[in-house]
Amino acid sequence: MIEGMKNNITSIDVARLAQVSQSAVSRTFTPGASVAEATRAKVLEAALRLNYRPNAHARSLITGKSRIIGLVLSYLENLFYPAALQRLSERLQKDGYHVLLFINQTSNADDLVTEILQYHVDGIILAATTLSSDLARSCADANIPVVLFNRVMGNSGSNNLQSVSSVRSDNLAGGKEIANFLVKSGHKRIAYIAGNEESSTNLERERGFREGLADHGAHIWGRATGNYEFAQARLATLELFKPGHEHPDAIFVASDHMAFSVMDTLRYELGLRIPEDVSVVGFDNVPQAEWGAYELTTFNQPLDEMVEATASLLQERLSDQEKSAGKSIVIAGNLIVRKSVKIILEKIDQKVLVKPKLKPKVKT
Amino acid sequence: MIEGMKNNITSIDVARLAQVSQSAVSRTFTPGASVAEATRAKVLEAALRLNYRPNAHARSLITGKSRIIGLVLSYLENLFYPAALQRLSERLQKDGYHVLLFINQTSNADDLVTEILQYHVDGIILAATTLSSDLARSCADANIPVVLFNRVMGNSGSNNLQSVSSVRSDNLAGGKEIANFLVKSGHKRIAYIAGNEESSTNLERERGFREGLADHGAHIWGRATGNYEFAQARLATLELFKPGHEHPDAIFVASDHMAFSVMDTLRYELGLRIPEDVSVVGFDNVPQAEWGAYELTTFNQPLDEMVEATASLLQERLSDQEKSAGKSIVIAGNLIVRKSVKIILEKIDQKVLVKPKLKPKVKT
DNA sequence: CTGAAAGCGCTAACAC
DNA sequence: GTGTTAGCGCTTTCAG
Repeated sequence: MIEGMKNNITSIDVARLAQVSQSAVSRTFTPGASVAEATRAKVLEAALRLNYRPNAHARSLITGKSRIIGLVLSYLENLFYPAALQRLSERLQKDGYHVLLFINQTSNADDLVTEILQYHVDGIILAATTLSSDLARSCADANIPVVLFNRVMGNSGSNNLQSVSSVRSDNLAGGKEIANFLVKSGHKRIAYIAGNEESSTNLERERGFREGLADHGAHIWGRATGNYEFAQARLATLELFKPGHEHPDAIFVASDHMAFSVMDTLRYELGLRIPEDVSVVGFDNVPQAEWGAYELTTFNQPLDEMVEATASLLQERLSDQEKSAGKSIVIAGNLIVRKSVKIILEKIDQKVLVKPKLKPKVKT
Repeated sequence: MIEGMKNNITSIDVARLAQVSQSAVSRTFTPGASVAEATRAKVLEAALRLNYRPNAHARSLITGKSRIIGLVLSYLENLFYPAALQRLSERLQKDGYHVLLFINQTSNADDLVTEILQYHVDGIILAATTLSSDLARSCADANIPVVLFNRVMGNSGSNNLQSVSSVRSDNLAGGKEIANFLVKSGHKRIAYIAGNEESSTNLERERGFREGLADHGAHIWGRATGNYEFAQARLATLELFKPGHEHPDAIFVASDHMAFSVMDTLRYELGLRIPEDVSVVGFDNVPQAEWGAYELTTFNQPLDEMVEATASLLQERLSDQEKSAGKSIVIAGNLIVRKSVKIILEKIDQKVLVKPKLKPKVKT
């Protein structure tokens, strides 16, 4: 039997076995430190024999860096977040960072801050739908870089928050493009199902949508709120489709996750066909959006680019505290057209659009 | 302006301000330590003024406990895992633990171990589909409690692995119950779409399924493998429904996640109706299973109980290293009947079932 | 109940 | 390139 006892091998043990000083061991495990190849080899061999790994806590105590990033999330049922989580974690791991996870459904901001700060994380990524501003401020006060993922700072406590950075997709342009698409494809009674009313994502998407509609002299025909949750989106749909009233011919739903709920409600509770009776557009482009059951037309948030931007931003902030503080990165998205929107061609030519000059295609 | 400088307040600073010793500060922040109420109050006030929080790394260095649990996951697109992650994290947080996340798609076992072990986590939860045995052994060697979530140890390296605990639902019984249900509801050509062939979940589910079928003198009519992935499940379906051949009248799919893919393929590529033309049963009971588009009959893995069991097990192991080492907890699940299975009543009486004595219901 | 002193495992200066 | 020394911030004996 190999001795299975407490495996508390320290750098001193390794040093002893390798017949070098403790510092030599340390340097061997510090990328970029200067050790002779021979020394390094001796250390490595001893370390291997003893099954030694440096103690990250001791290291972080002296260096002041933990190589841990705190990641705050709240609602994982919307696949956008697991997907982001996975990519973020992998990207950070590549840089030698690890993710300490905080799921924040119930707990309040103050407790969370206390917990996060104890671990002296090097940075924080906030992807929680709520409570951004409180938490963000506390962290900024504690002088640790915070980057908001998929949201921006509210205007509630905008005192010393210039330091908080953010990465998000172009929600405004997205809302606009969707409005444009819906009008051009001939829809007349266009409704909006909102996400969380206070969230920056919802605010921006709705504003863009309104502006896009206005560009065509149109406006939101009906509106209900789903608060980014599945069950509430169903209720919102029912509200918009009260029996005996005229109903929307298109709905822009503020997230794919809610859009699925809306589509299910439309089809299986209200007996409506998509897109023949109602068109539906989502936002996010989560994996499910292309599933056969939905084929949802939606605005793609380019996750990889958002993750990359987040990681780089964090990196910058980590190396130079002041430099990119408060930087706000907006990633362009793009409309993904699938089958959940009806294209009413005849209407396009007759009413909505300025008649385009028909360029006859010449075959070569 | 408040001074936004490096906020490195230590217990010494607090001690000084509160006019007590450093130990007094420490004791104030150590649950269950003996401090006079007056001292405690002074310390707390000073701490508040200075915005002090104990440094978790320093603490863990001396106590030997990090209050961090390493959680290893691999495939978040299957909602079962985000859901588990969320509950696990919340449950652990309640006990004062935090989750250090390791997403393991690409990286190999050894690297992962090295990384995890550096943080001297107090325990590890392995919910990754692959690589269990390697990783589990390394950790067991390093003497840190490992609990397998939703899987058990393979028999590959069963040397000193008695120490690895596991929590899972009763996959065997689940497979059996599904077989029984499918046969009794009158299906004749019952197929199986497998998950990852090496995973314990797949092995157990399939074995239970076979046994259940055998109880009725039936057997698996067709089989293909989807490896727990969405795209592969589609391919598996296509394979099972080659044109020109007779096709299954029921499919048991080893996970809900794959079942959605199967249903989409059946409906939108093959033009078949569910359950009229084919019945589909899944496994897991993820949130999507009850969505209107699927209404999937499936075997429920009771997540909350599994999480609770995992947390308690970990707790036990943490307090008494030897006690519950190697304990394996199996949680009973239950079949959730929705609309994806056709009940062919006439067949039940005529062929499959031993004709039951009809107990006429007496109305009182 | 409280304080002084020692030390967890490591890295960063500093001399050599 | 290498070893010696000091000390990161905390908890924990041990006296008092």
